[in-house]
Amino acid sequence: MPELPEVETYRRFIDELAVGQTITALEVLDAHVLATPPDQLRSALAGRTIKGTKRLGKNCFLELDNGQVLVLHFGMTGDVGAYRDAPDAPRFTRVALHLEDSGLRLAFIDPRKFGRIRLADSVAAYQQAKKLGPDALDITAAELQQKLGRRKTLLKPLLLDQSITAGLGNWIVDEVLFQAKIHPERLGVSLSDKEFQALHSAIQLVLATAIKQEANYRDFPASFLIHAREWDTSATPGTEAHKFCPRHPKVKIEKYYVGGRATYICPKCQPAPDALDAGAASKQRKHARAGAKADK
DNA sequence: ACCCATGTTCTTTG
DNA sequence: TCAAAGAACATGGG
Repeated sequence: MPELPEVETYRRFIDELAVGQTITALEVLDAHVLATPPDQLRSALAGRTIKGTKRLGKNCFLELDNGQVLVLHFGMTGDVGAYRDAPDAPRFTRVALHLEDSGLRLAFIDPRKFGRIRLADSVAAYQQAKKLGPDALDITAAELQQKLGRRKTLLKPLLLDQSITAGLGNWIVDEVLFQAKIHPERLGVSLSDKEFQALHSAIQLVLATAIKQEANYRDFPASFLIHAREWDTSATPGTEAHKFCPRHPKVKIEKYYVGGRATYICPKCQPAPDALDAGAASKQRKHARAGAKADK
């Protein structure tokens, strides 16, 4: 579940495990997750010492003693782990770094193999190459407003766009919009100054909370929408209360799709966009329909 | 057996 | 050029 808080948790793990250690070998169990050719990666890593770690959005970086960085992106199902002997490798370990002093191996675990490992010349170079915006923990309310305030696009896809701000993923955006009491289908251009402030505060609140709990969702406050997501209720069957808004015990959380992504909202807390903004969108749909009829 | 899924990137369509 | 929708990726789990 690697969105920003998970990746920050992974980074801290790696920081404790690997900083100061020298890489003795790169073990490739499945080359699919390598975005840099295996041979090139091996020669670049062997004998290098890990000087520190960094994170930008959902990306984690291991800083090498020659200035280069090893970039880890965890896709949808990536994780990290540590083990000593080969038979103890966690299930779905795809790549492992052998560490000299501790004799441990740092595992890159990824069942679905959407994750990637690559070499880059610096964090900044990678950020530029991938067109990543400022980290979601660093972006200011003013920057957010400047980037979104003229966009006639649905708010949810905008917040998921890593080039606007990096680190927000599907559940976090839902949580942020719920906390900010803004509907995911509002257009960027329709938000008031006050709403941008609320949006920014909500991003800070959700990320800080998630990082504090090391991204263990079930430890999040009861005021969070996340408890309404199916993967929570499925773990505790029959808990119907989870399906209701934390602020309105009688209002059911609605699930539907926005920009192709599963989206959860409280219809009372997050009123649907009206004529002022996404009226434009519904008008467009009407025109399209009328046009289609006229064509026949 | 079928459907869903936390992310990214490309293609298609309007 | 922009915006939206869909597909593709690879695979496990409900």
